[in-house]
Amino acid sequence: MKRTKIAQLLAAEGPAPRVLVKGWVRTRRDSKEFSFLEINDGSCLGNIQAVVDAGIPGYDSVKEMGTGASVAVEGELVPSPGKGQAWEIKATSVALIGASDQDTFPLQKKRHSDEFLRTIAHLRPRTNKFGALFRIRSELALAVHRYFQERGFFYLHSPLITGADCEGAGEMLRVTTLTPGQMLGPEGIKADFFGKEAFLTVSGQLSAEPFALALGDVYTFGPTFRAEPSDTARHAAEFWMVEPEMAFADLTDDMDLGEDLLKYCIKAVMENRPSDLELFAKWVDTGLAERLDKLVGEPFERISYTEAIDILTKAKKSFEYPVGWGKDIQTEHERYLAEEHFGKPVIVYDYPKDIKAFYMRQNDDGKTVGAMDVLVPRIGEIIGGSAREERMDRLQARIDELGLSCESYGWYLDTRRFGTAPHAGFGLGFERLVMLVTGVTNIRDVIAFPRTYKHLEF
RNA sequence: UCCCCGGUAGCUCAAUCGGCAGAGCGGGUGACUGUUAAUCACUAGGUUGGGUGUUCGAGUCACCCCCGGGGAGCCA
Repeated sequence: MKRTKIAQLLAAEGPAPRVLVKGWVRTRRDSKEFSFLEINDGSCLGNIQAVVDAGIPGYDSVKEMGTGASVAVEGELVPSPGKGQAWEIKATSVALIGASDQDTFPLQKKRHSDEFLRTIAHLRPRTNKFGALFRIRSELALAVHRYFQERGFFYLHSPLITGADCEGAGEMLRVTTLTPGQMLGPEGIKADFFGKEAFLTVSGQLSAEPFALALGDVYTFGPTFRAEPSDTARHAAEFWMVEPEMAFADLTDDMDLGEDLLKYCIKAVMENRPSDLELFAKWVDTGLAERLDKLVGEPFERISYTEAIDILTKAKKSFEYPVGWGKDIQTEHERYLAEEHFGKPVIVYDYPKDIKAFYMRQNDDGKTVGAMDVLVPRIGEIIGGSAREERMDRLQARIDELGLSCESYGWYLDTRRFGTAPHAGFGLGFERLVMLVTGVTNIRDVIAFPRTYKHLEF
């Protein structure tokens, strides 16, 4: 007999004479003549209650069906006479699949701290909160793909291993087959697998640009690696990034896409995983529901970098870091803009060229480039993007100006040499999107097995 | 890497001025009950993160180290 998922049973519209459920026991309550088993199979937040009468096949092992044990229950789906659930299973037989030693099983029926659950990352998806979180994460990933596919974007698999040490987006993790001793040997790096230095990618953008200039609209969605020694609640060494790239598009198109994508993804979770989302609105972040409503319901604020500096200068608030045209907008400034001044997402655009990357399109004022950052309350920067400099002479001049005479730019420049076109794109931190939607404040709690500075467990 | 806070039972925490190391939950045993964070009784459970020092006496004070959390920098 095929098992039925609990999500399906809880949504039942009528009784069923014979069902089979397999899952993990969340709690058991015993009477003299029968036991209640509450079972979760991960298909949804809810559990199904099974009533196990003494004497049915398998009842002998019911004492071993403690919290965490895996079991199979066969029986009749009937309306529950008790309070708290619409349906329950009147078991005709039960079977213990895998026992769970009650002395040592770390998960209890009560609430655990996030810090403790991080130390048992292999078991935390069995909790309500993390089960809900990873169902939402899956829904968000699906929403990203659906969004782009519905709009004619092609999904590009950009390489994870790169030989270019000039992607310029941060410190890179080295990929090698050499032992430390071999690396110091006579052949040096030439003896390595690729015969040259190799790294894990920090961005798929340089791959996406040539494909946008061929397929029109493309996006990458995959893991990204940064070796920054960042030790914060918002950084991981391995994270996922969504990077769309559009041909014949300018900065306004880029901002429109970013705003629309975020709204689409949030709506998808609201519509498709309402009960999982409700858990976060109730227990994790009481302001979540209101904030998400506002996020999808109102247009994002859009201001130029110059206007942002103006607002920050006039702000009746003392900042730790000085505000001034030409200086970077610090985390405290981002938070002030998104949380206090506007109280909603803000897109800041047209940044000074000196604080942004070489490939960003130079504006006519000679001072700024067509860059844009989407700043959201509580998270800060969630999207960073730009119009790309498509004019060969301007791009070459900027590369020379910054002294980036890297050989590897040759093929990149070819895209400007042959049939260049205006194009734009951005990077969306996928974990930050999960955090935004759930209200979870630590990136380690939205990644199955997080990899962070000095931490590589599981 | 810097600043701040913390580390006591399996988990969450308490312990006054430096003076006998505790509670709730969880576990085990039993009772009771269409129960549902069940309830009641009994019970087991500790190198107070590690080290050094001060002291008659250290969970408590000092120093070093380890680990966790929050914030900053960098960024997504």
